[in-house]
Amino acid sequence: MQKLKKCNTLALETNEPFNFKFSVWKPSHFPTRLESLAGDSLYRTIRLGSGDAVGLKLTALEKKPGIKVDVYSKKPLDNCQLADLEKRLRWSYGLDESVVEFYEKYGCDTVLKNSIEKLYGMRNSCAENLFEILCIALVLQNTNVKRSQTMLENLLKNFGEELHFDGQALYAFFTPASILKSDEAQLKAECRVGYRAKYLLSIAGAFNNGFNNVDFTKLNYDDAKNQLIEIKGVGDYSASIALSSYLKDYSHVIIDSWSQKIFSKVLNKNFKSRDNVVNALKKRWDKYAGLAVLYVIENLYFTGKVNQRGLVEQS
DNA sequence: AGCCAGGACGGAT
DNA sequence: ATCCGTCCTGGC
Repeated sequence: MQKLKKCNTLALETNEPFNFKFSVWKPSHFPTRLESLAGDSLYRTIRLGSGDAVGLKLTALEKKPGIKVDVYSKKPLDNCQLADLEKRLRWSYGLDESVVEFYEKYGCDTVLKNSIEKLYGMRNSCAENLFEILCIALVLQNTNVKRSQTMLENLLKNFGEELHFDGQALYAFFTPASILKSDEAQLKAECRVGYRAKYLLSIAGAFNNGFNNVDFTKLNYDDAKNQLIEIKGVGDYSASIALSSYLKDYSHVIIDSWSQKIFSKVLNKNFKSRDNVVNALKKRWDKYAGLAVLYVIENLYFTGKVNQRGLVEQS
């Protein structure tokens, strides 16, 4: 366990409109001890490029749209580390993006209108790196949310790094190296991940072996995806999720069996395949389809209209 | 008491 | 190319 103290503060400004809460916290994400929403603050952990884990306390900037970041670490970060962290967080929380054009185009769309009003100023966000997203996608495979949550919890307890700061007890994500110190039998027995154990090892192996040196932001979508699919345990769905989250590309829509059900209900159509859903969404929202999906889903979760089976309740 | 869930793989067609 | 059985586990 690491005790961290507040060493640095960053002020990250952005453009209007900006919704702090829904930009740093997403209702649809199952709770993990990677982050915690407490009052007006969002605490979370993050690994710097160096691999060092830090704790963050995010609050809304006063007077200006943006995020105030208190950085908790063992010792103060140097200017280079701070610059990297600032760049990373601006990217993670979409601070250099804008939702204005999206609102202008689709603010009156009958399906989006309500979601945009409720979540006004929300940006897409993803604080995890590629390795971390792929691990989350892995525990989502072939199971229900509750069990995904348990699996990730077990993995964090066994292989994550416990961080204590500002009264919070959170975990930094486990690293490829920490997973590789384990083996299939231990992962199954202690983390209850079943057949996913060998896939977790292969993902960790890939990221311990050069994938960290690949700059996926410099590859085109298809090339990047083909590289990810080479990893055993990463299929089309996981690779797409990872890339769209990581590259923040809203023109790609990823539909799984859960969002297929949701959009069948929302658009009042009985979609027979995921491709049918994707085509309908692209036709309706074009290059903003990914963002539109985010708004619809987050609003349904926030208003409690999605049940445990991923179905939209009648309203 | 089974059945099946927010995919991926490998082998068969 | 597309289809299908199988993979762990524990909620429901």
